[in-house]
Amino acid sequence: MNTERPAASQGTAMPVRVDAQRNAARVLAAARRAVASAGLDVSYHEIAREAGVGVGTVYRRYPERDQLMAAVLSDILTELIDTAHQALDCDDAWEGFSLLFTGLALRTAQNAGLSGSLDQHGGPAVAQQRHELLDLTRRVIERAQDQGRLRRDLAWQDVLRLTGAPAVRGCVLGLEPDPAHGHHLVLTVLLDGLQAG
Amino acid sequence: MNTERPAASQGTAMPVRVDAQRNAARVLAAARRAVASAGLDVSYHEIAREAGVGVGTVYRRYPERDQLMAAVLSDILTELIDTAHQALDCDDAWEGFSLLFTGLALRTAQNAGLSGSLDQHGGPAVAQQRHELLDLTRRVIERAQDQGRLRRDLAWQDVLRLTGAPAVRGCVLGLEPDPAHGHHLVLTVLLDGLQAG
DNA sequence: GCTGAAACGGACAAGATCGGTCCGTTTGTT
DNA sequence: AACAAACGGACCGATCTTGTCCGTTTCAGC
Repeated sequence: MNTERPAASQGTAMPVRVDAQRNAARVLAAARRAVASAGLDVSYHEIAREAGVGVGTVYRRYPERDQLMAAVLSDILTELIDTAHQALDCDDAWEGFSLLFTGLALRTAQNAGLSGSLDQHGGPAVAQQRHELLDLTRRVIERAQDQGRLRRDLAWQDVLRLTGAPAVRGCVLGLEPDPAHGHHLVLTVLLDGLQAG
Repeated sequence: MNTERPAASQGTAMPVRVDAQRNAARVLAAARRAVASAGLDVSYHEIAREAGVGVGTVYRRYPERDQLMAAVLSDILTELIDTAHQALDCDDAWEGFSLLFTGLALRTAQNAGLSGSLDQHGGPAVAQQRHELLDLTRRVIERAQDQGRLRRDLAWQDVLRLTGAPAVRGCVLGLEPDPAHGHHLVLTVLLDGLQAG
């Protein structure tokens, strides 16, 4: 995501050698994929396999597990904060709301494993990002409510909670599993249920 | 659930000795709890610990893992089929629908681990139960649609799929995790979104 | 009660997987 | 060419899982 040179641009310092940079990017991407599919306690071996590098490389880059998780979470939060800004830029409050809601639902679905773990892992930097995104989200929701487009009988925290719903894995009765379809389905009905009027 | 004597009442034959019966019940109950909280691949040891019996007892009762899973699934399906019959007995189609929908959502949430696995595991007996429940569900949904209480722009399979949504684990942003609250929340909004008119 | 058989429990062997280290080899830089 | 940085993966000990086996307990019929 971020491939600049400067020594301490993010929480994680970028290495100097080009192959090191390439591998750093690979590891982070692999970690995101791995965390998404296998939860927060994926093994380092699994991540290394996914990234196509040796375990040593992963351990060298992230000696502490928390550092890795912080990097992953930060990466996701950055994307979402961007979406939130786009949402606030929309003239139409409902449009902005559904944009952000969709974005949150999508990330939640993709990273079903890490829900609720934001608080524990990640240092103050991640906490700061989280706080920023929470604030933006609150504003997007309340604006839609103020304009009478979003039902007012729910606190903004509860609306936020609903973003977890589309992360459907299936139902007790099975059916042919089609996550994407299910995701879209829930999103549609949920937004219908949320609209004011 | 079923503690009768006959040798081959269900897929699983009931043992003769009273302690054996007691343990059989314990193991099944423990298996349900364990599968609910730890997914389909709980270890036999875990189930035994949960049941308060030795591993040997579990292995003796269910030499094949599939047999155990079939028993668990059958147990759940039995409860749901019962609910479905209650739903059809309701005079009010919407009341019946929301009863069954809630029941399905609850089981899905409680057994989030086993979604979609109904097809693979469980022999023809379970398949039969599944088919029966599917049929009942279809009737409940279509009756509500026919009476103009449930939106018609969704196929009954899709409505069924939605029962997976309330099984919220959390969202990317964390918040204080409160599954029960989230579950109720999604259910409410979803039912609002599903009502016709 | 007594006795035989059924059921029990948990120690145990074998294998998989995990976290984490270490060192011989490769690769980039100057 | 030469040096250092980065790499990869074999390897170790610990943990967890599957599945078996056998000495002990518990039930049922007499």
